[in-house]
Amino acid sequence: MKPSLPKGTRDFGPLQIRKRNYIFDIIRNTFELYGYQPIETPAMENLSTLMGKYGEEGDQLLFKILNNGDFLAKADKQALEEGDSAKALGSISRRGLRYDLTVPFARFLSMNRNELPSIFKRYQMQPVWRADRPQKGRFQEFYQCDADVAGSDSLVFESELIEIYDKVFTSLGIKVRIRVNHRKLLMALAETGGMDKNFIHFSTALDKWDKTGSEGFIREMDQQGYDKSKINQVVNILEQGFEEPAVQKLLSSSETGVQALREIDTLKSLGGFENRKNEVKIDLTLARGLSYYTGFVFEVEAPNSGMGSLGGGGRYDDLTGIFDYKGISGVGISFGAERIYELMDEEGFFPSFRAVQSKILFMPLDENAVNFCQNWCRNLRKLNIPCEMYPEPAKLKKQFRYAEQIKAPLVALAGELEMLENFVTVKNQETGEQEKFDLEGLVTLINQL
RNA sequence: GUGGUUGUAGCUCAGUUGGUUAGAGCACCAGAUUGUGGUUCUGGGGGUCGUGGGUUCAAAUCCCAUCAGCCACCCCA
Repeated sequence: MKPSLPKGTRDFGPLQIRKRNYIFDIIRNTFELYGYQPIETPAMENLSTLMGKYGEEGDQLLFKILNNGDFLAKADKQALEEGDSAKALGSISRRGLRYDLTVPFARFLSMNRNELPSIFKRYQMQPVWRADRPQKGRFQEFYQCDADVAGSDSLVFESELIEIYDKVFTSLGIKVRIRVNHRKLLMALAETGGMDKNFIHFSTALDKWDKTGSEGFIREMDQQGYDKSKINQVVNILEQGFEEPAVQKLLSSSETGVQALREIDTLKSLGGFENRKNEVKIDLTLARGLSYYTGFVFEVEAPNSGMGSLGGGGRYDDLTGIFDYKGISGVGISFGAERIYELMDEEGFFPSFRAVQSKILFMPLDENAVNFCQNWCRNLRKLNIPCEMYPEPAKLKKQFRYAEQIKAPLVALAGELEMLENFVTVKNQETGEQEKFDLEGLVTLINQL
């Protein structure tokens, strides 16, 4: 049969894994540096945990798992006959693949509340699945790297998470812009324009600002039937930007606005915006579509990459409420590993990796040399030196070709002469130099590589 | 979910207005070369032309459907 992959998924070859691990290691080490603890949750969750958490569209993008056994016997016959998929769903599927890491985290937190520290800082780096149509930098299976703090509403963590973004992208060598906004600031803005009735609409319209500028926003709001002069007023504020004193004055005319401005001041005094290697700025046009954010929101993008955001996050007041665990405030960020990978690959930001770690390949020249080579390998491995041997005394052409395939920097030939005096003839694959070495000498040579 | 675009060997692609047995480069295998490869030369294996249907004496080529990839939109990482 013809081999193929499901839509939107891919294999990772050895070299890709090395590059991906390079990214994951930097992110993981940074999370650890700030005291975050690792957790993992299952690929599948109960559908009831997942459904209704990501909006109607999210429900459609959830992968559902068909029940095992004779699932049709237990299916809702009426719904099947009517062809009503949504109605039949509950009777044929009770599990789904995780859609993000935040909801599983909230579930985990609620279930383990008594075992966890009062402030729980966790990170999680696992694949998630969405039945989205694939395109550039978008897959149906992709990794997210999340760090969240649950159980504290201190803005210290906002400051810390911005710092983590800054540090990780600096380590990766990607120049980014970290945009920050506050949901309450947006709320205040919507109020001044009389658009607070449907705040979700307001924020999704604002999300288009990035792509289409003011145009998309104006069009969307116009379609909602808002007053043209009010729309223009809001656009005017957005265009002037947060740093404009007049804008801040205007935003402070409402209670929510004052709250937001106070929090921004606090975040500033906590050093949230200072000493950063990347640009960190308050951007009034940053909305973040997901509606559960209630405080600060973040988004990271690489200017001129055409890539979309490399990560995002924010504060949500009631992270675990849906799981009957009330009053837990959370704030978190997420790194989009796939996009970071693609960007770094395109820009050539990765250091060079070798797929195989072996420092040396032993090549037996006759049948007796096979054991001899094996022993040399064992000795090197005792010293934690990665090495391997060609398994049979094949033609040298063949053995050399293999050495090239695994990009071994050294090869060691062993035949009658070598076995007699217990040495190997080592050839440096790059320079072509060839010399005899005993074990000790070989170890020193390898350590000098 | 909507629109555009592509699909020929493991990879990158050529294939004329429809016309013999569908080609090239790279890769792979063997030999020239029995303790020194990467160059060169010779030979070799490998293709239901994405899949299914239709038009035709004849389809990789034209038509329809379908699947998959890519790109844009919606949304998102």
